[in-house]
Amino acid sequence: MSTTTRKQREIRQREAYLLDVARKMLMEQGFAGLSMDRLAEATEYSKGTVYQHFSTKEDLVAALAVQSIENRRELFERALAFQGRPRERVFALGVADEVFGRLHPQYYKAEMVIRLANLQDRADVQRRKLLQERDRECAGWVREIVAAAVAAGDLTLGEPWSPEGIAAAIFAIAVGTHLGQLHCEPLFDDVQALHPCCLKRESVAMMLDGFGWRPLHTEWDYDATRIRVMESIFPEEWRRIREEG
Amino acid sequence: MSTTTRKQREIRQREAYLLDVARKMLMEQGFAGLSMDRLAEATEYSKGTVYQHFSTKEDLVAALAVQSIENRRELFERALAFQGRPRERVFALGVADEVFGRLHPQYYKAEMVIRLANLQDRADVQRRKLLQERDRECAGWVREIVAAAVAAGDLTLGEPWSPEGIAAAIFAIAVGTHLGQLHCEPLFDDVQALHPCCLKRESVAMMLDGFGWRPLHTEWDYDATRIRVMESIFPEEWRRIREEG
DNA sequence: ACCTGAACACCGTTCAAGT
DNA sequence: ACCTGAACACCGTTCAAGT
Repeated sequence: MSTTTRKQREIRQREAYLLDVARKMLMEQGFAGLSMDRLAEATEYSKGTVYQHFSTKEDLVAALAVQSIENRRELFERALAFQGRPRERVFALGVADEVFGRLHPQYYKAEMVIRLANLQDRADVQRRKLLQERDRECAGWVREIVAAAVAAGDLTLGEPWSPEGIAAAIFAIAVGTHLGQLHCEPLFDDVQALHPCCLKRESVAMMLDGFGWRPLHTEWDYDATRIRVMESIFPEEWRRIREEG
Repeated sequence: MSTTTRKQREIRQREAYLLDVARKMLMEQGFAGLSMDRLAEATEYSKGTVYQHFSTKEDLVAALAVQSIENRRELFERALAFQGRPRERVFALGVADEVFGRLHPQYYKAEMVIRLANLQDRADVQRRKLLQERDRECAGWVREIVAAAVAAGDLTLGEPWSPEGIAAAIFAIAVGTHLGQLHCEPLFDDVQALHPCCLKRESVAMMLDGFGWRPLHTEWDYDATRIRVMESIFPEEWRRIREEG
């Protein structure tokens, strides 16, 4: 019994180690630069052992994406505890996303890689399901807050909008902004360009203003809300962000 | 002289043919399913000949992306001729993007694949430069219209926004929406979800309303503008879109 | 029960030989 | 001058043999 537990713990540690090294490879040399061969060599495990953890190269990348989304989901769940008007509460989820993006900028990449193309088809069914469930959970939270805003009278939906539609629009801005950040060559050589995190936050703010979601950004000090979210929900993470610049 | 021309024409035709087959492979089986081996076999050319056109597998995908962006650039350029107030003119560019998305839904995928990861590093310098130039050209057009709106008094920029920032935000929505469309599993199982093209158009409309860019969507019949753009700039494409559903 | 690494098939890339 | 396909190195994946 005790041995089983120790063994299981070892296996989990080994998997975490494999994923750490794999993520580094993916970051440095892209999907092509990540190879099961080199992963086995770099970690000093045999190929067979690597294949016991990940049935496929695509499954390995999916596992990286799962780590990423579970990490973000946890931050989202914590941000959900923030009390305030609905628009402050979506804003708090935005802050959680900002914390995630600043703390683990590399994690996004694995997610993007696996979401594209038909990579998913070759990943394990279980891991794919996990990925989808976590995704929908986060999306569901945003949708519920939108619905709460409608119920509270802070937001009136015009044609053709639904809470799902608004949630999807918010996610589109988040994903699109992060993808723009990955560009090797910037679209504009203007130095004035906003930091991606600000760009995302402000773009969403403008869109929600367009929906007429009260309180508008002109009626409320959302900078202060951001500080309150950081201090009350993410004090430790905030310290690390400020230290690392 | 005449032979050179014929030869060159043949080479260009061969390249177009190779790209057609390659795109089909990329669509059907993803990046992994596209192989230089199978491309040579399927087109009945030798590997050496394929490598005379594309120095690298990544370069081949980059060439697909170049086709895609040149295609869109041309539609954008035509939409630029639309006369109207600045906000109608960005709207016309949005219609061009819609036409592109509906007519060549597969083209987007090659673009996404090449833009991600470090694929670009292994593509030819020339093709990378081409890709970047076209990108910046389209982005520049949007930025100029934003600047024109500011000059005309239709739009007032608050902190921390610049014409570049607004253009970047618009592109983020476009890219993010298209990426959401590629998801195998939708975020919401609600059938009410908007068609991606509508979602993109309406999201941008809401954001521009948030900026207070006149005329607001409540002050102007943009559906009518859409019809006018379609009829005056893209009559042929519009017919095809309606025929294909 | 778990781990290993040789073995196989396939792919990206090159280049000497052929036309 | 252009095209070919054998040759090479590397990679994904499997599995018989070892502990």
